[in-house]
Amino acid sequence: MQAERIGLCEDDGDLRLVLTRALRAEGFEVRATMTGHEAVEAFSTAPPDLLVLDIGLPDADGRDVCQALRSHGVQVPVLFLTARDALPDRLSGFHAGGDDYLTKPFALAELIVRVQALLRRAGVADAPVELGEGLRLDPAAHALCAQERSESLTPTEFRILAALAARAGDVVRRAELTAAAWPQGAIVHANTLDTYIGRLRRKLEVVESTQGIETVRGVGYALR
Amino acid sequence: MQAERIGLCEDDGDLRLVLTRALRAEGFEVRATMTGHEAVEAFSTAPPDLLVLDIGLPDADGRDVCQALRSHGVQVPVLFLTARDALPDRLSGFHAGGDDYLTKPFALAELIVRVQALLRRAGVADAPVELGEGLRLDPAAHALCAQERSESLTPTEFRILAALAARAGDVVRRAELTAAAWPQGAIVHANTLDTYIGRLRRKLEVVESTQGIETVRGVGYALR
DNA sequence: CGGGGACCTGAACGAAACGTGAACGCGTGC
DNA sequence: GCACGCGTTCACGTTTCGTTCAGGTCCCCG
Repeated sequence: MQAERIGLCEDDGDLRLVLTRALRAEGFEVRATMTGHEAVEAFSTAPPDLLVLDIGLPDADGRDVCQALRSHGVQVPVLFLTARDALPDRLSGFHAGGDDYLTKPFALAELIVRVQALLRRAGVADAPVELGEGLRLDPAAHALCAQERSESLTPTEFRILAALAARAGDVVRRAELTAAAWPQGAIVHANTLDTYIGRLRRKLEVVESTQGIETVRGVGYALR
Repeated sequence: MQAERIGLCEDDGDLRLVLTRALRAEGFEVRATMTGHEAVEAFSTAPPDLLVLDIGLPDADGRDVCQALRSHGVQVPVLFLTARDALPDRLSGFHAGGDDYLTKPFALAELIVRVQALLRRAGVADAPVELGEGLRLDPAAHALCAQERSESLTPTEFRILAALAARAGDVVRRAELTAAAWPQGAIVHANTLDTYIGRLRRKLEVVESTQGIETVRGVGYALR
């Protein structure tokens, strides 16, 4: 398979270098740009598989860059880098779209994890995830489909079930599930995940799935 | 198996205790040190699988500790803790050979997630421990699996059996088992271990294991 | 062969983790 | 403004875990 291409736009030279090297070390092809202008120019004609955009660019807001690229028909997932004082509207932006954001300072490992998660989600968009027994997870419709029946999933439900399905049969830790379903730094009540698991179980039952979500006490959940 | 070993260096006593207990609760073996000097001494000869270093140590900068250990050939991933969130600090942390970075205050759950992510990326990831005869101890599921049957273990049961399996065939002293299964300083009735041994024996029998836990009177137990 | 200590086991109980129905806040579209 | 969907939280019931206790069994030693 071909390496995924990542478009990077970050004005700080040191950080750009660090990010580029870290992503290359993971096997990605990286095209790094310094300014928003440069990014629009480079990525509108040859869109990569994923974009990493700094919001605090000298010549343009990263979100403007994103919109400019979107208006050029670029539909790849975008991961924003923001300063520490993230605003609530960025959060709602995350909830609306399928994108993600990281607040500085962040960990390299965190960036890698989220880039891979976004790519997996995007790659899944082409081919629905088969769960066996005629059951599949349709990312386009955010729906869970059986032979005849089908249940629609909310964005959060979908992210959680996708995280479980990505490692079907394995136990996924609670912390990993919340990391997959909510943006970094979000504070969610411990109970919230329980509630979503409950809803997913009910929807799995509605479509008469042969698979269910098992709980591994003190650890997490597994799709089996 | 043995549990992954984590080397911790943190001068603040409260935080050190909290971190140690949190990591132990996740099944890690933790060796905690207070000073940079102590850390270099302890971890250069017996490197753990991962290091968690405070940057603001009284006697030395955590980055110096990291570099000192690297020069001793220690290549394990390093996660830095720091109160400072200035950009130069973050970059110098990466430059010093750190792999990840957390700024105080942080959530315990986040530390756990990152530690696990780093270990998985380092390839030290949870690999099932073979006990022979098609019997294995699966850390992901906290379960004991035979050919067809499988029994799930509670966290404490798992820690005890893992400690026995790590030295399969050898006698493990009672004191060592309690040290492996409970946080340092915890006071557990002598009888509690007996109870767990009993439960483990029953579960080993349920999966029709050829191996069993032998008791060595006055000393401890052995898995054979 | 008898006593005592170490170990085994079933039962019981408080505490913590988990499940679930209902309610609340908040955007969005009508 | 109103209804609706979504995300979140709360309250409470249920299950499971960890621990202790009581009483039995086994082994070693005198």
